[in-house]
Amino acid sequence: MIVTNIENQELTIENKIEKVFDMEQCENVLCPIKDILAHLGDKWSIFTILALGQVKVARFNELKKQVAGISQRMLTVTLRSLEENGLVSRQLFPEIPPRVEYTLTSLGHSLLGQMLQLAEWATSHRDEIDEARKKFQEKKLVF
Amino acid sequence: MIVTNIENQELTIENKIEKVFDMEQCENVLCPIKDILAHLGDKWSIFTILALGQVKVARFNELKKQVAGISQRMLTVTLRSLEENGLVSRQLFPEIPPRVEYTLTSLGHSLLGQMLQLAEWATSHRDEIDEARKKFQEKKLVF
DNA sequence: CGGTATCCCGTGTGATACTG
DNA sequence: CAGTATCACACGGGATACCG
Repeated sequence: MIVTNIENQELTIENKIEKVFDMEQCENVLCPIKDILAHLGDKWSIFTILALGQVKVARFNELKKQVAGISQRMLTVTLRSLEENGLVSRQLFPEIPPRVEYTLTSLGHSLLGQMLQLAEWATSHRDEIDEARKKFQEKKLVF
Repeated sequence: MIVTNIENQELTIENKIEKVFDMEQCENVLCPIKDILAHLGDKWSIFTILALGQVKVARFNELKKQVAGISQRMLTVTLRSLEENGLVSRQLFPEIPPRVEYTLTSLGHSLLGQMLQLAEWATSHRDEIDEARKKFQEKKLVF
């Protein structure tokens, strides 16, 4: 029974892969996966989403402190991109001085869940990766 | 009861975020998440892993066909990086003509699961993202 | 405060040619 | 077949200065 379960799971993985590759066959940039991953895969998007997941609501400069290391320019660019893709909502209060508040949309919050899983994977397999790197370096030294 | 469940889940997410941000406080590149995501976040790594998940074992040029669009150079670079991080194993057969076989390691297979979830997320939220983009374009046209 | 505009450099990546 | 080497170049992204 257990074996059957494993086999079933393997089949599911295979099916998922097939689906992914079916979608990928579109040649141009319209391929959704390529496209979406290209937008959300860069580190600034990831960290901005994580930051907004933590503080819920943030103004521009608050966010800039949170993300730590990001330049003003890249924060602007990243936020625009996230807004364009419906992950972040931007609310402007026409006061003086101007105030702008950023929050995650429900879609953004949904993506946050994925990001967290990836982050969890990264941390939980950190040691294995470190070890693999050391082995690789040793191999290189042999030659 | 349902409300309690949701609250508990929210708390878990918050806790996860805190953990992630705790780890992120290291300033240099050694921060595991930044580091690992930087290596595995780029599209060629993702597609190569997906391809290897599909074909299980592949030689260099087979893989090149599978990934579709990748240059010889980038496939080499990507495979070296994946090998260095313990996700892909490379077996060289010293024949003439030479033969090299690439497969996913168990670590790579584990990451494949994550990739698939991300891909699934991307496809299942494709419409929402498209709609958000259209709205954003309309907004821009107003000004 | 919350941007935009401009400049500029380093790196990532494709194309091409060569090798064991 | 499975790469390496080299060049060329677009683009990401930092620094700086200015605007509403």
